[in-house]
Parts: sequence; structure tokens; C-alpha cells
Amino acid sequence: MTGVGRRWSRGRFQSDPESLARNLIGALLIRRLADGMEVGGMIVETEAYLGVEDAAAHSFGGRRTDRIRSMYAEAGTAYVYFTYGMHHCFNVVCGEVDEPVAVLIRAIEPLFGRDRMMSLRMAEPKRKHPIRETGIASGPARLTQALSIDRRLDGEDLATSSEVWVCNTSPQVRPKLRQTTRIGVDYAGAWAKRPLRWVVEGHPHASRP
DNA sequence: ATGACGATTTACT
DNA sequence: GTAAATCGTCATA
Repeated sequence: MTGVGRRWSRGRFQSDPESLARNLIGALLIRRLADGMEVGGMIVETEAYLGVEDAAAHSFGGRRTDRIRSMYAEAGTAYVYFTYGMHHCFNVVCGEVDEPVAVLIRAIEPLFGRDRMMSLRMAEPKRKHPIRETGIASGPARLTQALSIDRRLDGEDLATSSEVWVCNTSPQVRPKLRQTTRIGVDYAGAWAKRPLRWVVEGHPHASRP
């Protein structure tokens, strides 16, 4: 039985993206909804985006635009972007201020407010088929749907926010990790082949093995 | 002003 | 396996 530990403070986010991606696995992502209900679960899949050198990163080449402004903020800042005309993805900024590196949270195992998260996922009007138990937050855009995260949370400070934050589990979970290439970045040439994705070995709530 | 493109998901063949 | 959905963002003009 795992309980909720203490919130991650600034220092826990101040590292390189590869270390943070690894360290976030097993931690809890918690979201406080507008009505005060808290939902969330254990992070089981992450990806590191290495900044100006990384052809798969939005900040590649030192690009500075309104959309990615948050990537240049201090560690612990949320970077939420909108993509494919319909989806949001949630990242945790790390590194130093002005160093645009971040970790994409790709999946959580729902642990708190499971029914509420399922409802948020079902809310999509055109949905035809039901959602599998393991499909509640098993993907970056599924996760933001389940946690009601959109661009309004872009720039939120996870170290102090009352809307979204990261906690340790107690006792700390030490899942067996598998490292693979990142998903959906085939356009990035050699950078697409770098093993910058971490996933809990065989976890049913991961977006894929 | 215009056109191309997604750090995805879903449904369908 | 393939393709549609759907629009903010970005580079180019």
C-alpha cells in the first residue's frame, strides 16, 4: 500500500532532463480540479527533450516563441502545449533558467479519482467505443484529458501551485525501468534514435511497451 | 496572407 | 495495418 508523500520542491526538478525523466517514474502527479477534487496517479512513462541541440524538441535551434516561452522558465514550471488541432501535452521544465529542456509526461497509472478521470475522458462528444481500464491516462493527450489539463496551466509552478504538483510515494516505489526511443518524433533524424523514453517494464498503463 | 505541419488519438479496413 | 479529425503555430512571402 502506497501513500502520498511530500510535494516535490524546486530542487527536485533542477537537473538534466534525462535524470528527471528517470526520477519522475514512480512519483505521483496530482491535479486539483476546479471543484476541489484531487485526481492523479503514478507516473509510468516519460520522455526527455534535450533543448537546443535536440531536433525533436520544440526549442531546437534556440527557437524562442510565445508557445514555448515556458520552456525557458525555471525548473518545476509546467510547459503545456496544444497540438494536432485537438490535443494537449504536459511537460515539466528542468535545467537552468533560459535552458529550454523539459520532460514530457506520457502516462500515469490512475490511483486517485479514477471515476472522475474516466468521466473527463468520456466527455469527448464523438466517442463511440468505451474506454479500457488501462486507457484512462496511457498517452500524453489521454493524460491531459483525464486530468483536465490545457494551456491555462502553461507556466504553472509545480513547486508552489495549488492546481498541479508532483509528490513522492511513501514508501518510494522502485519500478523496473525500460529505456526506448521516443514516440512520434520520426522527423528528428538521428535524434529519433536516441533512447530518451523511460517506461515501467511491462506496465499495463503505459502507452505502449 | 498563406500553407504546411504536428512530442496524438480514434475509428475503420 | 491506414486514415481522418482539426487548428494553433511557425516559416515564408
